[in-house]
Amino acid sequence: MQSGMEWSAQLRRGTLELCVLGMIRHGQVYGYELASRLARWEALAVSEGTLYPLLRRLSNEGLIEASWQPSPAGPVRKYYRLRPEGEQWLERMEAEWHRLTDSVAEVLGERSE
Amino acid sequence: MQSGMEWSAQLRRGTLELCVLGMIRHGQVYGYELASRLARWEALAVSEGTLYPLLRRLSNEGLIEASWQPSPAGPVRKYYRLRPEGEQWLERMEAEWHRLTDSVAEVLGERSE
DNA sequence: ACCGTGTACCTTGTGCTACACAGTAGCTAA
DNA sequence: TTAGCTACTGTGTAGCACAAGGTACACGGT
Repeated sequence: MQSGMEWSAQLRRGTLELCVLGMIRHGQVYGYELASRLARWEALAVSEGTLYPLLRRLSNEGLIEASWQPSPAGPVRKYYRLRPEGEQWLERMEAEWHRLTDSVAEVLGERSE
Repeated sequence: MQSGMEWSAQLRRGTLELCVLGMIRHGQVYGYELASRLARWEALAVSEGTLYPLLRRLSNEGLIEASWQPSPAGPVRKYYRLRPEGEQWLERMEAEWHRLTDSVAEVLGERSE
């Protein structure tokens, strides 16, 4: 067993939650679609076994809500929609995310004082 | 016990490693100093119980190396210095970090297509 | 019509690992 | 002694990877 999960997997922590909420914000989407959209960016690609438990957790926390809707071609789809609580939470997350990235940028581009 | 570690704690994952290496790059520093410097940014503040195990891990992986040096006033200090392997690793981490932040920016600022 | 295969779609369980938190301990100076 | 500086340790938490499992629809062959 190799020493260690990819470091990038650690980096992704928390980020996935932010991205999923950010994607759902623009309109309802279903799980498989989310996975496909995220896969466009190599750095954000996740397996379904990572995504679906997250969606369930967000549902349990009342940040999103799901509804079954027929598919034009294929099995029934579970569409997720952002709830007001989720919207507020998303705004706080975005603010926190920017605080973090700004701080890291300062550390990395640090002028030694 | 409250349900849930702060979300920001999840976000920090992996980030700390990047910041520590980034700080050590500019010259040798000791653990306590690192903790103090990181604490300047609220988003990056970590307890010593988080920092020291990380420093040990980075040492074991050969990315940094430590040496004891006396303090002008106080206990002996353990100074850390970046090794060549650490420098290469840091560059890869920075690239990965930028890939991630760029991707997240696209997702959040996404024009729904 | 029936059957098999592929694909879209959702679910579950186990293990790993970094971080939080709280505690321990020694050394120096006032 | 007190107080601050400095390093270390142990336990718990929680999300992500990985690897399966399972259902429903579409399509081709017969």
